[in-house]
Amino acid sequence: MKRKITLKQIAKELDVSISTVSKSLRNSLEIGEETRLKVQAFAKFYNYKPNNIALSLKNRKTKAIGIIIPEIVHHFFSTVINGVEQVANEHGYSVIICLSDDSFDKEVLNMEMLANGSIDGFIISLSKETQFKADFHHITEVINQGMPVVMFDRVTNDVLCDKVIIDDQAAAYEAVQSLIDKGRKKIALVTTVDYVSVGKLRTDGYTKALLDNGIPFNEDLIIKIEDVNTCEITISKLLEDKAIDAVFAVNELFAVTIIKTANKIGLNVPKDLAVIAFTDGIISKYSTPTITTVSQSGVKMGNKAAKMLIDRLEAEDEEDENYKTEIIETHLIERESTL
Amino acid sequence: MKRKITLKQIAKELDVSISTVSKSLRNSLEIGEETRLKVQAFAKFYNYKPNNIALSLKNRKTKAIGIIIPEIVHHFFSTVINGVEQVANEHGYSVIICLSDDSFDKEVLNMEMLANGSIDGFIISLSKETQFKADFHHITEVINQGMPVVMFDRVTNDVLCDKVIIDDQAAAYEAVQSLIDKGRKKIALVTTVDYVSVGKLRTDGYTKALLDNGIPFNEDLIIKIEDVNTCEITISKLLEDKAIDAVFAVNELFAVTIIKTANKIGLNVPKDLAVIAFTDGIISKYSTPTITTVSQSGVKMGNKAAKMLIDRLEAEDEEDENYKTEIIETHLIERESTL
DNA sequence: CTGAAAGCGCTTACAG
DNA sequence: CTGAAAGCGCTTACAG
Repeated sequence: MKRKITLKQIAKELDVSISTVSKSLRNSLEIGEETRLKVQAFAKFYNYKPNNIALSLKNRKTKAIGIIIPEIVHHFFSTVINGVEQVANEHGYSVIICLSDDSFDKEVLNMEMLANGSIDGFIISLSKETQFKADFHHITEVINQGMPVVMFDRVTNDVLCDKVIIDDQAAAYEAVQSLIDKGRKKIALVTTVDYVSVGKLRTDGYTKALLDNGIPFNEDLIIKIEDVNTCEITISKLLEDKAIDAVFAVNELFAVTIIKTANKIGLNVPKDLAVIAFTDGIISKYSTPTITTVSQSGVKMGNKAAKMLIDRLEAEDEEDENYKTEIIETHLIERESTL
Repeated sequence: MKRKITLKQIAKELDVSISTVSKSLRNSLEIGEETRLKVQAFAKFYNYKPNNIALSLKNRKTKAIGIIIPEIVHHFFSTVINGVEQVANEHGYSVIICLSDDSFDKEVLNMEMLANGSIDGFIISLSKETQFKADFHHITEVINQGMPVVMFDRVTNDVLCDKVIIDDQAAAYEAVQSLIDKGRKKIALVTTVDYVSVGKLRTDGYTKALLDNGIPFNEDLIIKIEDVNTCEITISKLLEDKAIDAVFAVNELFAVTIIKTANKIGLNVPKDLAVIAFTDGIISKYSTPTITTVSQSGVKMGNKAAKMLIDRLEAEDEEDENYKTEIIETHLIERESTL
C-alpha cells in the first residue's frame, strides 16, 4: 500500500523545493521548462492529485455545496438532487447531501456541521417541524456569517434569501379549473396539515378556482391528513357522505389512496370520481388508473437552485442583498384518472 | 455580517496565545481554571465552532464517508442512503453522496474527487457500465492507497473488500418456489441484461428452483429487458404466445409493466397470471393489484455497510485484510398479485 | 530560474 | 500555568 503522494515527497525525491513543485504542476512559466517537465512527468507517474482539504483550507472555499432535504425516499426530492448534481458538477462543485428526516433538531445539527467550513453554500427545503415551529434562527445565522443559502419548495417568508418555488397557488388553480372544465361540480380537496407552506398555498388556489367559477365553497369538502397510513376511514367517509364527483389531492400518495378507497366502495375512477394530484412521481405513472398530475419538475428546481447558489458564490461583489425568488413552471399531465 | 470567529481572533481579543485558547476549549487541565473559563465563556458567546477543514487537515481524517450510487431516483438506493445516514450520524460521521448515473466515467470521476482527501472511506454500488466493462481499477487504486471500501448490492468478485449483499440466488429461488407451491407450472423470468451482477444471480435461482421441482427449463421463457419503456411488445408477446401462468420479474418496474400489459390483453392478475417481483418498493405497494415482492431491506444494507466501514476506519490495526461479505436477509411480502 | 517564508485554522509535544 | 514552534498539504508574494 502506497499512501497518496504529496508535494513534499515529490520535492524530496526530485531534490527541488516544494514551491518549485507546486509551481511546476500549475504550469507556472516562472519555472524553467526542464524542471517543469521533469516534475510533471514524475507527478503524473505517481498519479499525484492535490489534496482537496489542503486546498480548501488555503483557498477558504471548498467547492462543495450542501443540500438539506426532509426525506430522500421521495421521488420529488430525489429529482431535485439530480438537478442540483447536474449543474454543480458542470461547475466543478461536489454535493453533500444531508437529511433532516423532517426533524427540526436534525436540520439544525446538519446545518451546523456543514457550516463549519465543509461547504461554501446551502440549498435547503425546510423540514415539517421547522415550518411548524417557525424557528429559522439556524438559517439566518448561517446567512449572517456570509454563507449563501437558497431555499426551494418548502420556503418561508421569514428568511431573506434566494428561493426557488413553483407557483403553488396558480398550479392548484389550474388543476381545479381543469376539473371544472370537465364538468365536475362537487370537488373535494385532500391536503396536508396547515403549517406545511405548500399545502396552504394549494388550498388557496383550490378555493379561488371554485369561487371564480361560481361554485360555492364548502368547508366540509376539505380534508386535512396528518398520516397517510391511517386516513382510509376519513377518505371513505368523504366519498360516501358527500357525493362528490372529483378530488384534488395535494400529493400522489393521497391520490392513490383515494383511488383505492373509491374502488373498494364501488366507485369507478374516473367515471364516478375524477382524481387529480399534485407532484408528478412514480406512483401516478404506474397506478391503475394512471393519475393526472400537476408536474413540478424537481430537476428544473434543482438546476435553478444550484445555478443561483453558484452564481452568488462566484459573484464579484459578495454583499449583493438583491435576493430573487424564481418560479418554476408547472404543467398538467393528463392521464386516465380524469379522462 | 460577522464571519465565523477563529482561535486566532479569540486569542487576540483575550490577549493570550492560540495554544492557550485551543487547550482551554478542549478543557485541558493544563490551563488554569480562570483562564479556561474565561476563554470558554468568550467562545460560547461568539458561538465559536472549530473549522472542520482545518481539523481534517490536522487529523488527516475527515469524519466523512462517501457513498456512490448509480441512481438516486430509485427507492432501493434511497433507503440504503437512509440506512447509511443513520449509523454514520450516530458515530459522528457525515455522508457525502455522489451519483454515477450508471456511467463508468462519472463513477471514476466522483471517486477520484472524493478520494483526494474529502472522505475517509467509500460505500459503493457499481454502475451498470462499470459492471459491463468489468474495469475496476479506480476501486482497487483507492483501496491500495489505504482507503477502505465497502461494496453493496452491485458488487464484483474481482475486487477484494468488504461487501454487503443479499443472497440474490436464494431469494430468487424462494420466490419461484412460492409460485410453484401455489400450483403455477409455467413460470417466465423477466430480467435485465446479463452483465448486471444481481440479474445473473437471480436467474440462477430461478433456474435452480425449476429444476429442483422437476419443471423443465425453457430458454424461451426468459426475457432480458434493456429499457423498460420499450418492452411492452416483447412482454405481450411472451404473455400471448407462451401460455404462461406466472412471471418472476427481477424488479418492480418490470412487474408493474407486466401487469398492465396483461390487463390490456385481457388476462387477470393473479387469476390467469401470478406476478412476483424482486425489490420491494413504493410501486408494489400502490399498484393495482398490489404486488408480491422479495423485500431486500435497503435500510439494513445501508446500516450494515456503514457499520463495516466505520469499524474498519476505527480499527486499531489498519492492515487487516480479513474482508467479509455480509448477507442481508430477505423475505417474501405476499400481496394481491399472487393470491 | 529557484526557494524560503508566511499563511489558511487547527493541535500538541515541548520549553520555560 | 502559558506560549512558541512544528506540522497537516497546499499556494503565492517576495528575495535572491
